Amino acid sequence: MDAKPLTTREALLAHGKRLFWLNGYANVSVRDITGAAGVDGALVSRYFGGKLGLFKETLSQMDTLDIAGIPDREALISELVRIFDEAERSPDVPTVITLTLANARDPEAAPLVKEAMDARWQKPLAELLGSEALAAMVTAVTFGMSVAEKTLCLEGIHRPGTPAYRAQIEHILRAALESPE
Amino acid sequence: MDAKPLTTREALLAHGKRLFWLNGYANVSVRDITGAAGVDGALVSRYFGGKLGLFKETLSQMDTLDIAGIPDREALISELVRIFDEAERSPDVPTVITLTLANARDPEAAPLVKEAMDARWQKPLAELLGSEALAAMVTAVTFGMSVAEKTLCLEGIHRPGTPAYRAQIEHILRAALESPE
DNA sequence: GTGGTGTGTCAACAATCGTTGACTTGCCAT
DNA sequence: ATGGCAAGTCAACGATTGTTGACACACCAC
Repeated sequence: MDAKPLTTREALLAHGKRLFWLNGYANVSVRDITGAAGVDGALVSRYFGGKLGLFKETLSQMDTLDIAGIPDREALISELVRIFDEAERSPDVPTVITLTLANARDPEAAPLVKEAMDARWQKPLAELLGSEALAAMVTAVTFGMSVAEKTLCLEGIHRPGTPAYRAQIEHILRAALESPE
Repeated sequence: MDAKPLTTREALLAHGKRLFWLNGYANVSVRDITGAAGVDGALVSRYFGGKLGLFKETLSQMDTLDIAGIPDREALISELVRIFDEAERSPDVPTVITLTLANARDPEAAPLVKEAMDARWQKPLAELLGSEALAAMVTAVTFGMSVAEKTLCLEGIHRPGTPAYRAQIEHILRAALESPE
């Protein structure tokens, strides 16, 4: 379906994003990326100035919340449930959540991720909710559910895509939005 | 204060636990550990059969819940709030949470962590609550709050140790315990 | 004394890492 | 045709990784 006459630079960016965001900066080598892209191993330094340069470039592809399209909190809950449910269903898709968890403790990557997360996700969410405290709690439960389901594979979390899973997510999201300030 | 006539093996185990659990398996080299312990770099392979062997050994030091000492759910909430609040206050203490987050995506360490977490934390918690679903939700919000506070440093999360922080934790923990099964 | 065992030291191994410089190739403007 | 520029290839670099084998030393049983 998708035509793929990507430039070398685009291919490196795509595979770099996928591998970095899923497996973590330290666990991915430059040769992993260039190998997946089918190009020479020297081209990462060529195009992006090095491994870290490519990683920084992938961060600019971080999803942002479309604030304008969300009228009220009830719509926000629906939207978050939908986004989150879809993201969790397929384990091979890099998301903001996998990016953060995979690089949470990396000495080089973590500061960059934290900065990008704050500017491109947390700030819009806080603006949407009119509260940094509520935005923080929403992010907390979102990440927590992802860790429980994808990282720890807890049996108590229902399978993503099912109504029972959506009920769990929606319940805890609603509770987060009713947190004490 | 603390006398420190540790054996070499004990010293390697202690520094290995601290570094592995805080920084992640991939981000810690054998020489980091032996250097911190002040011993020769070859002794990790000597005593533990290799880097991975030492890591496995540290997993046996994972905290477990003292089920016998907790009479009801209200006491559980208090205990979880207390444990969690204390753990969050000092960033340099390795905990179950830092261990999991630091090794969430490591191809070698993650399976071992997942297995140990399930046997030594999740199972006791589920038994205590009489529900895998509730135990999973409790773990989810616990980890989520830790990510929000320690990894992302969200301003909306209050400082650990304050009453406002304990209120946030207690509120979301209570909500997790009222999740739909 | 003698042999053995446990403990630690040292140098070096092969493998992998990110990166670099020299080189070839192809294309376009002149 | 020719000069120049961008794109890609290739081999190699120094650094770091985990691991190993040979060796030195201390201690204890016999």
